[in-house]
Amino acid sequence: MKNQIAQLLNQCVEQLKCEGYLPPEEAPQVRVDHTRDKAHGDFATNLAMMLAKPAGKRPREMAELIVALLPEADWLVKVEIAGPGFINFFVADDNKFSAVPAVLAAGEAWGRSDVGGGRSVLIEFVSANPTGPLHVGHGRGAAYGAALSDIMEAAGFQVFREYYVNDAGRQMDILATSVWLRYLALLGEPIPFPSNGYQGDYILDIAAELKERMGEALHRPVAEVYAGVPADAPTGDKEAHIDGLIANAKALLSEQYDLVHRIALEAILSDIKEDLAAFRVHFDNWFSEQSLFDSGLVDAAIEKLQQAGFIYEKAGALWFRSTDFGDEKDRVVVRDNGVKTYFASDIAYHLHKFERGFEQLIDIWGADHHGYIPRVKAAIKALGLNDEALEVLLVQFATLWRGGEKLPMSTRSGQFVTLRELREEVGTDAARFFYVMRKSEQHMDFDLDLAKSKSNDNPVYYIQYAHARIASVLRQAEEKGMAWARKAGEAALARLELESEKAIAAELARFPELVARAALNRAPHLLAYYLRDLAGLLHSYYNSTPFLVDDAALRNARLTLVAAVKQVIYNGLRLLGVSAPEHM
RNA sequence: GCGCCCGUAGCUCAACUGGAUAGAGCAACGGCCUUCUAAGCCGUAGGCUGCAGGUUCGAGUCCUGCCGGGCGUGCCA
Repeated sequence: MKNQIAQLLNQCVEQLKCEGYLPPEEAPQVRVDHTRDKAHGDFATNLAMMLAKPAGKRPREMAELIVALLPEADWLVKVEIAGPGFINFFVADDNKFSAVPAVLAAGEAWGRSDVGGGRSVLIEFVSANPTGPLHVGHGRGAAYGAALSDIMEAAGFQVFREYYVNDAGRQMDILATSVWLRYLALLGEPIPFPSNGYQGDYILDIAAELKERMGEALHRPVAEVYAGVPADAPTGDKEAHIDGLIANAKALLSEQYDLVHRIALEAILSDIKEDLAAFRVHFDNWFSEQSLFDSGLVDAAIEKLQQAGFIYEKAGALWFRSTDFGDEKDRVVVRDNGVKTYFASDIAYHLHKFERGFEQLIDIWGADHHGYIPRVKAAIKALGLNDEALEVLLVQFATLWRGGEKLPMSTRSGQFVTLRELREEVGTDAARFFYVMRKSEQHMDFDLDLAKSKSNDNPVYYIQYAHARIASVLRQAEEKGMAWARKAGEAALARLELESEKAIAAELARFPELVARAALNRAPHLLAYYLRDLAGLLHSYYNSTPFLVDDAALRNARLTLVAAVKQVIYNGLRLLGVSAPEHM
């Protein structure tokens, strides 16, 4: 309907050009909006105000001109000029319910569109280091990335979901060494645990698994483990301390070190995978950072930059001249000790993403990484690629609240709330919904008490309840021998005359464009708000109007309308990763 | 210091990318269960959109400058 009006307006614009009111090169973006106020009809356009200047006319004059040229359409009952120059369109009642049969015919496909034009897009998200369980900070990125992926897919993008596994580098060495030290402690060695090691209980679990599998095979005397290792904090340097321990672990275990490394990685990675699966977050690919080193892609990327003349040596390190591309300072890619930085593998990773042929790349990062964007974009430009194809979306942290108090969070100490704990406390539905309820770039307060509460305060239950209520009505209808007859209902839609019914139908019609907007704006929260509104309309309708009336035509018309609402709520919740229960 | 994000009702947040009288939900107050699920509905109240300028037919939205909060500013990841 909206598009049809836009078409009529486009014809007007052409006509205006022919008649010389408008310069031929004028190509206005014709926009038709849903009206907020019913007094303004069903749709409105600001076209006249936009054309007033190029045409050299006053907006209202312009509007009159447009209305005069507007082609006739039998489904338009009234077109009027209002306010400063808006043109308001009133749609015939018969056409207000046209979306209802369309929803039912499309079923789960209602809401899909092709605004994405089949563009292939790689969405990388979560990508938490596999050094411990996911915590609630990762949860928001997971919920946001998963919802955005599904929404973009529904809007006609070809989406590929990827998790970048940082399975190379020093952090992994710290992990492996932490596990090994705990293992030695389990064998009775007196181990003073390093302050910079990973302290969480999960390390103990992995150490126990290691002991189970390897017995005493990895046992080394504690004196050798600590031989020549600099003192730990507070008297010494905790970084030097852990590096010393890592070096000793590698020397003492030799090839067995890789085994510890691998067991630790696998244990944590499989835990993360299970965790995300239970959170209904799925990936098409888990991309290993180590594989970039193994296949020589990191060296190749540095080599390319070198050939392009953007690498120089200073103080024994190799630097990338990112300042040539707007970064604040140049960045090290190979340290003076020969170790490649995380940034180096990230350059290779992004280069590889381009080489895989994606038309568009989306990275979803925690907001604390925002300073990283300029250097990655700089590298892409330096490699001769289009940095605008990469879009970095930042997700702000969520602060958890319980009992009116902020929950403290510190990662290293091991005192953090895990995603698993959150899921167990509030459930996947509430967690998924709460995470995407807010704009991603907005700091958010996550109220655990509210998420848990099975009350009208809780928007998740409010929406799910609307769905369950409709399911219940349809069951009741059947029990009373008034089973919903879809064909009869669709044929009788003209019997629906209430404003509440028209409002609901208009809301259903809006769903596909809303999904499209959420996709283009990378804004799943729009969907959350939409569903809340739709559920509100349904509850209000339910309370004011009986559905199971004796008049069979009217009854079926109403059941048809609410069945369509049920479908849209289901589709919407599904895009957000929330279930739509039949009973509550 | 510099860079990025944010500032909207008492609280948590929207506002279709510049449109008409800035909207919801909590919390507050007043109503509605012999009727399809009260996990619901109806109503009342609540605003100088941080402040000051600017751009134009029109600004919460765009530009500048302040004020306030968060994050970043490593040869860490």
